[in-house]
Amino acid sequence: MSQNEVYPFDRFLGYHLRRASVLVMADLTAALGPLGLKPAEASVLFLIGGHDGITQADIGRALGIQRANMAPLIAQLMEAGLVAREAVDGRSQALRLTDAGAVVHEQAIAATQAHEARLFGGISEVERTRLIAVLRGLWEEK
Amino acid sequence: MSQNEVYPFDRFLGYHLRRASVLVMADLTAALGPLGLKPAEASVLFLIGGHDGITQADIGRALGIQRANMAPLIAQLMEAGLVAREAVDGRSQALRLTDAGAVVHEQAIAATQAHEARLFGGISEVERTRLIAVLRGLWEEK
DNA sequence: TATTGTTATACTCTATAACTATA
DNA sequence: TATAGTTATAGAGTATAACAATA
Repeated sequence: MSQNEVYPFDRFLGYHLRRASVLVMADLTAALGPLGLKPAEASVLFLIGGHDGITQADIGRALGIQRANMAPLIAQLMEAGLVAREAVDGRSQALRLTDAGAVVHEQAIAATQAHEARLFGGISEVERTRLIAVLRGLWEEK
Repeated sequence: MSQNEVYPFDRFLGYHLRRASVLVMADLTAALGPLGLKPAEASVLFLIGGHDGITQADIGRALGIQRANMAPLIAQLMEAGLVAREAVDGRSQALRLTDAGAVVHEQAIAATQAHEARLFGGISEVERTRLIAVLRGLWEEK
């Protein structure tokens, strides 16, 4: 049976969204692997790189990651020497990239951009912008 | 920190794809729950409903589900009385919907269509068709 | 030799609950 | 009272390996 025209999935946008997401995540995982990063770790690194002094709780809210699952994520990045933290007050910890973390951050950005170009290069800039707007509208503010 | 304009994710299509997919799947899970179905089970039911006599291996290939993971999926649908099977030859089993399965199949189609209309109703038909084409192009033939 | 279906198993991701320390 | 961070744990989804039976 051909994968094309598989009734009734052709008209289910959610199905194609899911299949595409799984493929894209697998490709991103492979692209980040050589840097010793998983997609979730890279996304945290991106956020710290772009928002110096951000806290775990902030990151969790921004990325939709539970507080409980942020702890081992940050621990891994600190153990790898990519992230350091200092107390803001008695409970919050400001996160920042170490020098090594800044290097890996740049590498991860480059790897992700290359991954995006490879997978989405065939989509026009206009279409990509519109696509992002549609997808963002689905998950934001809900 | 606002969820909007979170550098550098705004330009990463894969990120929005992932977040949208997670939200859509959670909504679909909730929509199918009252029918006693999970999304994967419903997708299998859809395929059997649309392709009478299909085998487990065929379904796995069409939906990207490992053979090893098809076994408990089919077992669950048979235990629920929604699917029956008979031997095609010594190893293949033709799958078909039972009468009860046909009823639930229709309910699941309706629930999924309502879910799609609720989440994607704001997207024009033209845009939805284009979006599906783009997403299909990402995961098919790769 | 390749394929179908199955079992066992391990790994990852994510969700919940409970706890402390602090605001 | 609410929040930050942590720990433990459970559930779901998915991947690999191996096997018996059959084509």
